[in-house]
This record gives sequence, C-alpha cells and structure tokens, in this order.
Amino acid sequence: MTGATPRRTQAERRARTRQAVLEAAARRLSTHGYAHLTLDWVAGEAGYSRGAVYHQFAGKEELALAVVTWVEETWTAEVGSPAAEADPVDALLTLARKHAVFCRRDVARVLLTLRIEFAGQDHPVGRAITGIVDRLDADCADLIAAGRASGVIPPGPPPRETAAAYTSVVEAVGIELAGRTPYDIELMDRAVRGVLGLPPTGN
Amino acid sequence: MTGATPRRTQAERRARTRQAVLEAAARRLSTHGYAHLTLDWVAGEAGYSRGAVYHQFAGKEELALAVVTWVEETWTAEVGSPAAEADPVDALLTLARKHAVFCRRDVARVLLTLRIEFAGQDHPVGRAITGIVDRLDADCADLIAAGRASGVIPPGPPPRETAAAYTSVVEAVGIELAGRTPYDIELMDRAVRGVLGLPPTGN
DNA sequence: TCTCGCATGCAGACAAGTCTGTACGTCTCT
DNA sequence: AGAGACGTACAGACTTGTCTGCATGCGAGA
Repeated sequence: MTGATPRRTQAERRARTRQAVLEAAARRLSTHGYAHLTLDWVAGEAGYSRGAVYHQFAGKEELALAVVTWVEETWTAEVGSPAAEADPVDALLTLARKHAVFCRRDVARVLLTLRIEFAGQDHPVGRAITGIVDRLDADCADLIAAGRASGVIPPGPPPRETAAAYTSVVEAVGIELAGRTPYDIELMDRAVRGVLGLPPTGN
Repeated sequence: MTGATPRRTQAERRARTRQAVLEAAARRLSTHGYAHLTLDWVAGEAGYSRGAVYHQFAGKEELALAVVTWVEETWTAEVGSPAAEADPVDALLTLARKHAVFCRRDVARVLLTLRIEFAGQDHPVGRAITGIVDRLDADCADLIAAGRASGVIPPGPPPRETAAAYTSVVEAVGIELAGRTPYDIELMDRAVRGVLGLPPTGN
C-alpha cells in the first residue's frame, strides 16, 4: 500500500484539517466579516463538521485570532520583510507596490474587514488588528521622519499623520484596485507619492 | 415651550421619534456595523422601546436603508452639491476637501462600514451602498475624462480605474484622519493630487 | 367649548429562528 | 488497548418579528 493511500500520521492529519478550516474561515472573514462568520459554514466549506472546528480551536474568537496571525505572517513575509530597505523612500514605495500585489489574493481583505468591523469597540480581535496596524503606522512614521531628516522626503504634516494617511491610502487603493493589473501598482505609486509629497514621475 | 411642553402634534411627535431612532441607529451603524446593530439598543438609546421602532420602520433592514438614504442626502447637500463646479480639477479637489470636513462627524463612517460589511454579498443594504458608490465613481470618471480631454489633468490610467483610486483614497483619508485638523485637508489634497497626477503644490 | 369616538404612538409579552458552546459517542491511528 | 481526531445531539443565549394593550392626539357633533 504505497500509492495515494490516505495513510497519514496523526500530526499531519491534524495540521491538514487545521489549515483547511483556517483558509475557509479566512475566505469567509474577508467577504462577510466576523459577525457573519458561522462555524457551521466554515466547517462545511472545509469538509468537516463543527466538532472538528471546536477540536482545533477553542471557539469562534480563537479561530478568528488564528486567521489574523496567519494573515499577518503571510503579509510580513511577502510585503513587510521585502520592503525593509535602507532608503526610506524606496522602502515606502516598495511596501506599497508589494501590498498591491498581495491584495490580488482574496484573503487580503481580512485585516481591512475586521479593522472596520471592530473599530470603536473593545474586542480581542479588534485589539489584535489595531496592534498590527499601530506597529505598522509607527514604523512608517519613523521612515518618514528619517526621510525628512535626510532630505529625500519633502517636509509636510507631522510624521504620525502622514504615516496614517500613507497606510490608509495603501490599504484602500490595494483593496479597491485589487487585480486590475497593471493600474493597481501605477495608481498605488501615484497616491503614495502624493501623500509623501514626492514628484509624480520619479521612477 | 419648545422642549418641556409635551403638547405636540402627532406629525411632529412622529417625526421627532423617527429622527431620534434614525440618529441612534446611524451612530451604532458607524461604529458597530449592521450585524451588531440591535433594535433593543437603538430603541433604548433613542429613549423608546422596540415597539416604537417597529412602528416607525418595517424592520431592521428598512431602518438601515433609511439611515443610508439619510446619510447620503446629508452628504450630497454638504459635499456633492458644493463640489459641482465647472472645472474638473476644482470639482475633484473641492469634493475631497468637503469630504474631509464631512468626515469630522461621527456618522460619516456609516457608508464605509456598511460597504465593507456587505461587500461580496447580495443584500438590499449592500446594494443601496454600491449603487451610491457606483454613481459617484461614474461621475468622477467623467470628470477625469473631461479634465484629461481639456488638458488640465495629465494622462494616466483609464478614467474608471483612476476614479476608483480617487474615491477610495478620499474615503480612506477622510475616515483615517477624521478630525485631525488641519492635516486631514492637507493630506487629502496631497493624496488626491497624487492620484490625478497633478503637481504637489498647486494651491 | 366640551365631549366622545377613532386613529396613532408606544410599551411589554410572546413565539420562532439562529448560533455558540458542550457533552458524548464513534472511528482511526499508534 | 489507549489516545486522539471527528461527528452528532443538546442546552443556553440572543435577536428578530408579531401581537396585544394602554395612552395620547385629533376631529365631529352638541
């Protein structure tokens, strides 16, 4: 029995189930949000029952938090880390472009959807999202301040406000133009350059 | 005898109740979304019971739709109409600035919240929102095309995509920097100019 | 102007549906 | 055979929508 037999180890079986549930939940969260996320739908979509979901995750909230950390790790690997360059301008422009590419996937909406849904509330999922966004905002503010200090970024509003505008613009353009290649990247570039005060055609 | 006297006509009484319910629902929708909107909370916040809400509106969905049309009318009066100018560039820049001012109010988030919540679904409330947004997108696309034709807006991606980027940027910056005067308007200007391909400092 | 009958605004109780979380049984792997 | 993965039945909580009853405003007639 060496062929495609469903002969799996317990750990592999568990990991496979967990991943299937995680992806189904991410897909549902990105389009319907947390409130409309029913564990019955997630389990069925993943090919299991609710019992399996509860065996893998403590509950609905834990599942959503797992999705958030999973998406964040994916985002950091594909967007955040590649954009860690020396030059602040390059870093900010690269981050924006990479994010536009990242948004071509359906799960990219998860963070935006949950952030909007839990804005102004005190919920563990909302806190996780704001923690991620706040860190990103702070990093971008530092980059902007450094760029202003070295002269590669023209002066303007305070770094915190400029960074807030930068991240919100990156998020919005990425989601709104998701998949409309190649205009998603071009318009992302335009918007970011505008916020930072850079000249239109610098590439 | 304007507030203390409970001697009011029926029509006035009805209008007062309806407005109180409408405002409470708008506040809740902007921060918690449709799914977390409980009629019990709305009624209590407005100073009535659920029976009053059901007497004024056919149900939860009708209430949300009424909030949407109310917010849209307010937005059109304060943002859309004042921005109807002859010059496309002035119209787009004025619209963005007026929207930044509009976003300083708490109910401004309603359209964004509901749009995100019902994205990718088939729901009457979602359809109402997308209808509003689509009309605005189309109008902005026409403005951009006209501006390109007359030469006041430099060439770039197709008007539809540029308009989508424009509206999403206006929405995002307005919400994210709501109230941070005067940087909300300045960064709104920067972002919009960037999307349209206009030079940074033209004011 | 007073009063009576009707319509309307509004509150509370009730029924029905939905979802979460838990308990327990079954099957598969070690 | 024991342990873990998974399915199913059940209880509890929450919300929507409806229905009934009471209070208040409005118009007609004496």
